[in-house]
Amino acid sequence: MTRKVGTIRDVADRVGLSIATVSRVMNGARNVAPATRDKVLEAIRALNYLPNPAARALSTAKSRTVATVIPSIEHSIYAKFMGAVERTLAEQGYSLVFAVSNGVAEQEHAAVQKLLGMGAEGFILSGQAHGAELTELLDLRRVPYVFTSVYDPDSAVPTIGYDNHALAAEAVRFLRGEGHERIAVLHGPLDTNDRARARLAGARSAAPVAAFEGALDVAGGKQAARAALAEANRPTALLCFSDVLALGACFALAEAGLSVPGEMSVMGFDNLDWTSELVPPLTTMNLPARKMGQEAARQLVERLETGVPLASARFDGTIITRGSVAPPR
Amino acid sequence: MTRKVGTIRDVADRVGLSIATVSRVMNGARNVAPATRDKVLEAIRALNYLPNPAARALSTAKSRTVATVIPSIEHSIYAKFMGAVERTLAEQGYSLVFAVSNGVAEQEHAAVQKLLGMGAEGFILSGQAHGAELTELLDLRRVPYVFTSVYDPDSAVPTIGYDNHALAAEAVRFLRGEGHERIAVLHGPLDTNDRARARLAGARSAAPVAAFEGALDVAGGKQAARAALAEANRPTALLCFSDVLALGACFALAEAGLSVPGEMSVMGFDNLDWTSELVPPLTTMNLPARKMGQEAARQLVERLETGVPLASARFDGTIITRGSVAPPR
DNA sequence: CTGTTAGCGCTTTCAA
DNA sequence: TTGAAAGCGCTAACAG
Repeated sequence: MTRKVGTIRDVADRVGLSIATVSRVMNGARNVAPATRDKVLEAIRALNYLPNPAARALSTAKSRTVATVIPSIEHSIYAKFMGAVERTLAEQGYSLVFAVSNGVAEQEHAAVQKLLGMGAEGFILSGQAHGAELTELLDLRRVPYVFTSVYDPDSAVPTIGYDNHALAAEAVRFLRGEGHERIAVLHGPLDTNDRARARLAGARSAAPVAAFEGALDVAGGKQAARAALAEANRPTALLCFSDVLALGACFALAEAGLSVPGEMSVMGFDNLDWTSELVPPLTTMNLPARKMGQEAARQLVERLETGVPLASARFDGTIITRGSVAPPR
Repeated sequence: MTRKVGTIRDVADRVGLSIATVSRVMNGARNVAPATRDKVLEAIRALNYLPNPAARALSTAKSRTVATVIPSIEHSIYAKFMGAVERTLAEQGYSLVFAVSNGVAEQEHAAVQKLLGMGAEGFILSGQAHGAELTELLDLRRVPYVFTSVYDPDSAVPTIGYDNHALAAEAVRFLRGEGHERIAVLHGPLDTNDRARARLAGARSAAPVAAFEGALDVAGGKQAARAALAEANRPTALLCFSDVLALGACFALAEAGLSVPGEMSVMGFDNLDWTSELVPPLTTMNLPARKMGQEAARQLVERLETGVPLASARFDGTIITRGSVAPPR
């Protein structure tokens, strides 16, 4: 055992009051004489006292901690999202714990279990495809949770995100409106990502498109683009379901000596910061990831503090027209 | 109060044993009859029992939670690092809480305070420039912490990272070895980042270089590169202290119609995943961010579990020679 | 306005 | 091998 750190008792003793009074000033109760409050505050500062979080959590049954489980933290879109979640929680005095699932259900389940056993009071999950075990676990413990990156009014669980199906269809219609008849879709792994599946289905609902899968990174985009270029009836536009894939596609085109948008149009998804700096600047579907993160965090905190039920929220995507899409020659 | 969730008492009652026995099996003590253990385990499963983390933490004075405070989560290099930290902690049954400081001392201090009050048992901080208040706070509470991204054998606090000064000097020497006389350094904000300062000083220790500052993102790199190109005596090589800046520089060069490496060499730092996909592939200084994160997490856990003191560790950078650097014309 | 006291759920001696 | 009981540090009635 290392030497004990100051407790509420030490503060109380120092000012000759009871621990109840100290507790009151710690929690900002108003029924404390101003003079008393000041004395206590002063002692707290002097002793550098910080309440024991475990004791407090045990007593109040609250930890002021929210958990997020994401497929990957190395993909910018999640980092952006997480940043917003953290900021919003911090503003409200909450902390964020997180774990990554790699899109694998078992890993996600294990992560939730661990985070639950760590004291997380609410969960922010990615996508809406989760095993029944997972939701049962959360329901059983009465821990509120939301699904994000997805908006589905019919979901029993609140969803905060986009209508991926509709957005993808919109992107395809946009490209067709620009005159593209042959569109190739570049997407990430379908088996681990329901958003990718929804987008592909949405794209296909708008027009027949060829689809090429690649890992969700620049190398994956490059490889998928190469496959698309090798097709007999080469497409005139590449619709990438992630800006990262689009960057890879641009590199593949550069290697193939094809100009953008002259010989090939490229469109991305996400509107990551650097897309406006690309040469030519990337036309992409803006997805308000930060707003989404903020809303998820805000709602969860509100639910935790006041008990108001969580509600699904839809965020609109917007096509940002820049230079990488032009009518085909 | 919401209906109580199962406690150890419920499990004990169900099997007609004492809570002490249940506690023993929960903690894998060996002095429990196998038959008893099985009965308890079965009851635990049936009741879906999960121990209350706050109670456990209060009783053991351990939370199995480590905190990381980073300048930004949207910069890939930190995301990469955080991913490794999370993975390593998860393997050991620890959780990761984090907060972002934006490189601002006050924000960092507030974050540490919050995370401390949340129960974090150890801290991983970025860089080595931190206010005395910060370290005093941590020392006072006897919470172990390390500084990362930096290796300084003279530091009183354990540092786990690179010798930024030496690495930058090495990069400059490499460029000079390729024949470059006029080198421009592109770096991120110096005022909020001691690593950037160390690198710039290191570069200058090897040769006189012009320096251009930009925000630590693609747009910043582009803008800094433009400034470098506008110089009267245009440099022949751009040494970027981040791959992200290098990407921006490449975009600026593309806009200016300058070929890489024909008319301008570009070198990055970090060796982010996509750098090998760039056209031409980027020559860059590989920094083992994942290994560093792993080591920081590993050491902290070991320190927490066994009390062995933390030790500084140096990670070497390696120049990855690819196509973006060539002798000047 | 302040103090007393009974828990919160779990771990950990100490006995049996 | 098991149980009883004393805390861990704090909050929240309840008294005064």
